[in-house]
Amino acid sequence: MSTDDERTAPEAEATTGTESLVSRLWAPPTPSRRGPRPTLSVDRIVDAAIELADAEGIAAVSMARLGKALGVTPMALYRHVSGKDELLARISDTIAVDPPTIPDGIGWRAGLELWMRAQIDMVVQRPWFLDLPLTTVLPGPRRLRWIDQAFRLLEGLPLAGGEKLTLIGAMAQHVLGEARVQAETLAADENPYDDLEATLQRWADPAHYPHLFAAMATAEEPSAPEQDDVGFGLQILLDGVEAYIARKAAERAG
Amino acid sequence: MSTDDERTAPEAEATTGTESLVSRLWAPPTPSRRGPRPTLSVDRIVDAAIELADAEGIAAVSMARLGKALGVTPMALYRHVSGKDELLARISDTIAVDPPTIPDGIGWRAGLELWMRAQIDMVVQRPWFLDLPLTTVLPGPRRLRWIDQAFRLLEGLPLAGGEKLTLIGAMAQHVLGEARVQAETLAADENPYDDLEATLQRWADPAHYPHLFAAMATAEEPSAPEQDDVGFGLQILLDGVEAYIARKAAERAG
DNA sequence: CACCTTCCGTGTATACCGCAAACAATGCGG
DNA sequence: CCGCATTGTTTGCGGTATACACGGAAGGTG
Repeated sequence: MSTDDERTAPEAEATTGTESLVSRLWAPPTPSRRGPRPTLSVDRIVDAAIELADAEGIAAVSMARLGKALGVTPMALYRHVSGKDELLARISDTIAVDPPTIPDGIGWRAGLELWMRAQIDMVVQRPWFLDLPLTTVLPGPRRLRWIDQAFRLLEGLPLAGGEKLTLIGAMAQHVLGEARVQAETLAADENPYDDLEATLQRWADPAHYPHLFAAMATAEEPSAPEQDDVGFGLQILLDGVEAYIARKAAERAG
Repeated sequence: MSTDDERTAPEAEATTGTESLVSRLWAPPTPSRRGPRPTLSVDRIVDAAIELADAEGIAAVSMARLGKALGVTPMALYRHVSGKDELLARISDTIAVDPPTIPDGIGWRAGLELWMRAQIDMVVQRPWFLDLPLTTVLPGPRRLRWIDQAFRLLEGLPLAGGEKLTLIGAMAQHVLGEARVQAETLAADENPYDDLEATLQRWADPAHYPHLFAAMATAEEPSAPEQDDVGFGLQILLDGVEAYIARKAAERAG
């Protein structure tokens, strides 16, 4: 077990920016043997950063603020994290807590709905996640557990691996949008499309947006389904998946 | 001294940050009558910013760089734009060029597919759009024309106005994800999920991600559909819409 | 014409930000 | 015990957005 001691650290492979970031998320921490006892650790840093973001939003997470919160010089953080990008990537992977346990016999459709709802809840509890640059939301160890579970839910369906991955991506994307609407609705006074109508009435020329104004003129029937029901968008997407599966199954049979 | 000289500018209505941003996008420009001839204008600024972003990405668009590009002091820009947020919002609305003309009898499904594909093309031509903070992507005059057209395509369908808006939002969201995949594929060497497999083989413990590894082990059949086919995700979503419409129509009939 | 008001772009300054590099202190491995 | 790897610190650079005071430009009004 001592033949390749030093293999643990990632080699200098002239990696592209993004790829090296991903591999840094996966590389196991190398315990140091010499030198003073570290007062810091990657985990402590990331946890403090998340705490800070929870309290004041992601904009408050700067190296200076974070260092102060940890009672340490800003530059000390760079001993454990290659830069702010890695910090943000680690944050966004770390807040992807373990996926919920989804029972086995529940069926792919109900399972995926739970899967999506759980993710929406995650984002709603941490709205600042939506303010993270998307380039820092990368497949790390925690996030991949969600993807693994999604693959489990899709197991046995007549879909190619690539198709499944595409579907999972589409669902993850949808979750993002749904979570945004949800988060903005909860925060109130912030949803641009809620105030859209008022803004339009004030400024926009109906002649330029005839169909939009026509749709607005159609008063919402009281029997209309709940406007902010998360499930609506989910059902649309799941219906699409179901239709595709049915078509695929028919092809196989035919 | 007159009582309402200043009425042309939007009132100080204690608006929330976002709402005032939206209304600034819509407020008509007030032509100035006195003072030196302006060498700048909002349009000139925004156009120069877009040109800069096209050449070097959105990160290159700073007030300093932009001022230099326009042969002007950075602070001069603030005469025409309230801050960087408004600049970015104007940029993101301005690059939403006119939607394509979609023939009338084409049907909602084919129409929406064209609508989505056109948006994907827009983003692929301006990949830096994906790097804009999403809080600056607001419903401005140009972007609303797309929404107006989407409402036109949905006209006559048995859906409430709110449902249509939700659907349009879902499609716009999907377009974003699809465009991201497309843009990253074109840029190559940047798609984190392409290198994901290699990274996993190197670092990840198969026992932790059993279903993921199982799916990877299933060799892609050569007859599998094109992996990066934009249409795949679109069809899923449109199938979902179609299923919902069918269900709704059945409810009405029943 | 002269004056005044209004508006433009400039110059200067502040308060941040991420991060590169040289440094003293620390404590294990030889 | 010595050497050296590793820690957090110090200093400082170049970048960002933007607040504020200013002088000059030019139309409106006398």
